[in-house]
Amino acid sequence: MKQNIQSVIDIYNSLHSIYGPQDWWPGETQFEIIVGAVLTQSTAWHNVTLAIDSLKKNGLMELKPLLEVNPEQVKPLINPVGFFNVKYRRLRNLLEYLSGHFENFERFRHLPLDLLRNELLNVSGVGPETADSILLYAFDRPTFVVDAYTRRLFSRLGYDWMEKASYEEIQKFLMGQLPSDYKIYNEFHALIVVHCKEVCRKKPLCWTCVFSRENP
DNA sequence: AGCCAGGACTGAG
DNA sequence: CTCAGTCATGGC
Repeated sequence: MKQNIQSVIDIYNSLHSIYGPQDWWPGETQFEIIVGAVLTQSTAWHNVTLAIDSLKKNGLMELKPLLEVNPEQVKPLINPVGFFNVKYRRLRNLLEYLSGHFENFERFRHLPLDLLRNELLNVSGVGPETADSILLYAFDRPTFVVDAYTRRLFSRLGYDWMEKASYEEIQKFLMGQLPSDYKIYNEFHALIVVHCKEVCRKKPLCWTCVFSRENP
């Protein structure tokens, strides 16, 4: 069963034909996407929606208000995401960085991707996945988001090496297999998440998954 | 009752 | 560089 590993593009096409366009990220504004990207670190998305709704209800889903209000008033609102102390600090670090550049986010559309990515990575609490999520989903920049689901799915489909590979290795490989198009990166990551959440949840896996059925 | 979620940082070896 | 420990809540 490992002799016919599907190409990355075939996997994308399969997912797309099964689930259709996902229209990600699930957030209404650019700012909400950025906040969600931090809050969802190692956290079920459902819990993130609870926190996001609370922030909205309190009028804090905006840069300046969220930065200015007392931390002890914000933490209870994001409590459901877990790690709320660290996450508040991480979010604050990021917002303080953005407050210098957010006014004209033309910057995020035109400056070299690597430059922006490195700047985001310099923010304490923003790692590769969070940085790529922000660049891809908030600013339409073509960078591939690698997450636990990505590792799991591709490993199960025959790309065993991804189980242990570094973030950058996986990203470089996948981007090399795809056209440099933010729309494809956007859809692909969304499809991987949707597929893994709905179908491939169980370990060790994927015998109920559409791929195994189609390729015995 | 555990176990795990769309990670990242830290300190130790 | 690799890696366990840490952060913490909600749902199954």
